[in-house]
Amino acid sequence: MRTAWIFLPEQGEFTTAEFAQSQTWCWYSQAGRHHPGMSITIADVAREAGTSITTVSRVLSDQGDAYRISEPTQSLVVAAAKRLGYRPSYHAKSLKAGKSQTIGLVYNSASLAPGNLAYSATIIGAIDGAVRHAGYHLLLIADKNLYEVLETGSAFLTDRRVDAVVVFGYVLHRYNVHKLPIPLTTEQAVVVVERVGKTMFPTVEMDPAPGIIAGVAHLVELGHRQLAWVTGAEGSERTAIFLAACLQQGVIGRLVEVDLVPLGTHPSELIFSAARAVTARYAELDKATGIMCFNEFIALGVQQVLREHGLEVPRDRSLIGFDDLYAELALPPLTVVRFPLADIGKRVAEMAIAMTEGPAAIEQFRGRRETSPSLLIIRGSTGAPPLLAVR
Amino acid sequence: MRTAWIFLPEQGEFTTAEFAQSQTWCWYSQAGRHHPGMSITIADVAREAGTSITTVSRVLSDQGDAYRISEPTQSLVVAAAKRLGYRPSYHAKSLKAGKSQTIGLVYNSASLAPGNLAYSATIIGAIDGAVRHAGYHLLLIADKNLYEVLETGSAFLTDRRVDAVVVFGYVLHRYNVHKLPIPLTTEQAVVVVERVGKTMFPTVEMDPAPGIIAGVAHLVELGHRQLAWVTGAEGSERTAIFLAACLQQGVIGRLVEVDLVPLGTHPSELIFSAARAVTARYAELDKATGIMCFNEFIALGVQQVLREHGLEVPRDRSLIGFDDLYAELALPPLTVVRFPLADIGKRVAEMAIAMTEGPAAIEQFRGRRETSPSLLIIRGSTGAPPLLAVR
DNA sequence: AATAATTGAACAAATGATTGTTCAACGCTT
DNA sequence: AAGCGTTGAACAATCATTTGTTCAATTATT
Repeated sequence: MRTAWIFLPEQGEFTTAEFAQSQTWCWYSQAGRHHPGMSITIADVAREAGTSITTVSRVLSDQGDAYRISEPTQSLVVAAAKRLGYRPSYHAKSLKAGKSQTIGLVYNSASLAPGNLAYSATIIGAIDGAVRHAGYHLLLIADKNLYEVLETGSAFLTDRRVDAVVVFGYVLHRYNVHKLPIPLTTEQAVVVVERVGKTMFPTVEMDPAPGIIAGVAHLVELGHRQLAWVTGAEGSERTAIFLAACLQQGVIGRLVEVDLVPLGTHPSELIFSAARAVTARYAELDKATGIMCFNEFIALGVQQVLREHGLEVPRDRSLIGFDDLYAELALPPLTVVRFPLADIGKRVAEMAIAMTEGPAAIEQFRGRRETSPSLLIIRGSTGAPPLLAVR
Repeated sequence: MRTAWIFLPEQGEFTTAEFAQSQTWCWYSQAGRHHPGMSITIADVAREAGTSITTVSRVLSDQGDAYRISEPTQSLVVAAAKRLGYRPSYHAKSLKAGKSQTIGLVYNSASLAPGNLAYSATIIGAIDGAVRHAGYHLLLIADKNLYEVLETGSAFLTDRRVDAVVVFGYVLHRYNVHKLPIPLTTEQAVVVVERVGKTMFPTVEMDPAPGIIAGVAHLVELGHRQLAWVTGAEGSERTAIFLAACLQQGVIGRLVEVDLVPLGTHPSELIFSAARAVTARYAELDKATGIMCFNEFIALGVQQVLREHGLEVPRDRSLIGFDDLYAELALPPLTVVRFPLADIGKRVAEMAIAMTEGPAAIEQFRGRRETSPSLLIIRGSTGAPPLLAVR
């Protein structure tokens, strides 16, 4: 199985000299040449500028003005630092300051499953962005292999003197607290994301109610009088909200609980499984013209089944999904209820960073539970019901 | 839009006292209480054990035996450290050692697009695992918002005195080197992953040839005489390999270049777009009984189109995809050519860590390009061609 | 002109750990 | 009993910063 006989020209050719030249702007990077004594320190800058270390530090970190460093000296130091490509050592800084400028993010492997990955990536990305914006950075601890994390994760976060910890993807009630890969107490700077059970930790919870209620109202307004809620076994809370909303609006709301056995964790598989499960319960779906679903995958499965029955969305049926990762790109784009993931991530980051300030700040957040309301995003999968179906 | 009127009992109830009790095992964590002087240092241990700081350090880090610390003293120190829950400060250690035990991972936003996310997550996860196993950890720099990274990413990696840098998701030839969010030179510990153009950096490249050649051989062996390669415009290299392999095997290999305009970046969308594109070129696909595709999404799109024409896989047509993220869960599970992503990640991590040793090690890797051959994974989408089709 | 006030910048300690060197105490030989 | 080697552990310097304090030089005040 030799491959040598296949010749393929590269897309672009250039000489070593050209390459080297293209890198001349890189001279100041020190990454990878840090070995002891090899990197440029504040002392080097002081020598170059002909001042003391103190002065350099004051000019570069503090506001040099506060300590009365004269203008000429200041620009001397700045010039020297620039000339040498000086960058302060994070380690020395952290050691002195007693702050690592780091937020630990602990999340579980379930949130890394392909079906959840986009969701997790969105929220983690938002946290990362906000944290970075505030001059912090994330230290990620995933329990992908739980054993290893139990062994080292805790030590890891402690060793690095993490300023705060964000827990994501765990449902924290009595039993699950023990499953956390790191030990945490309420005296520490900890924030928990996602819908959670009873915890003592401050949390940002996601409230599905507003969006579902808005969804029902939206369908009713369009003229739908027969609604259905398609869910697997897990969705008791959202189901109750849906039924209550229908009651309040005075329309018929049917619960269609499908026997959802996902054949895998990948999006396409989840959709396929949903379609199969929905097929088995299709009779119950028949009269409803407005259909809401526990998640996107079920919604897309429903759409598939409807199409098999010759029904098109939104011409014949209106469809509302839940979550907004694949919905926008469906055909037609799916109307959904979703959580403002980016905002949530941002808020969590803010809280974590605020708790960084010390015990007083932590105490202030004790027992705090902020709620992030879900939203209804209206797209192309909802419309007026067909005339025949209006009773 | 009030939600207060909806009452939902929590899944589990327990009292605050119970909760507090369930956390008693957490006493030793220090996360979030790091503020200056608040954490337990080696000096505290020394005081507790009644020895000097030196002795504690020797017992705990070095092999205490090498410096002749008596057995009783050793156990005294160990006991004291355990009693106090001592954990060494990463910052102090890094400062002294001149090593941060950190590998920077720079990747681009394209690898975070939903269609690539599973792929990226796999390889990044593998790198993370290997790196962590060696006592290092990853510092992630994504160029999600390129501007911000250009501004701060380089400084970030330099400040933290990263021991090595792994670049992932960039095609590094002449023009793209400038797009990197951090400046790098070949004197630094840098490894590049993925198929790349000409770079001076050591790389782990992915060679698609072995798997494609094996795939063609596999189909020929099953009895197929008419093969097709379905690709978008981008796949010139893989295409050439396929055609050459067909030539060598003495079978007919057709190139079916479809006009692939993805409507989005999500897996389901990519499959949909592929199906649409393939439909337009279906005539060219007609005679082939063995079909290989540039990627998974195209393969699943082809399968969809075949089904629309009443053809089932593998009964009527054999199908081979490329990449192995969604393939296993398709129906039937897709035979694919794939790269050993986990192995690649592991190897990259090894190289990066090896280069950590210093200039000599870096020099040793200069210009090194390791190649990771693709594999053929035989699953359920390939079989003997239907009798009619055998000519 | 002598003293006080102000400016500008250096000294030195401290952060938490490592490590080469020193030094005291003990047991052994002669 | 004096000298010597060995054992066990402390001293002190070092890593790159920050920061409270000191101190010399300059300018202002009487």
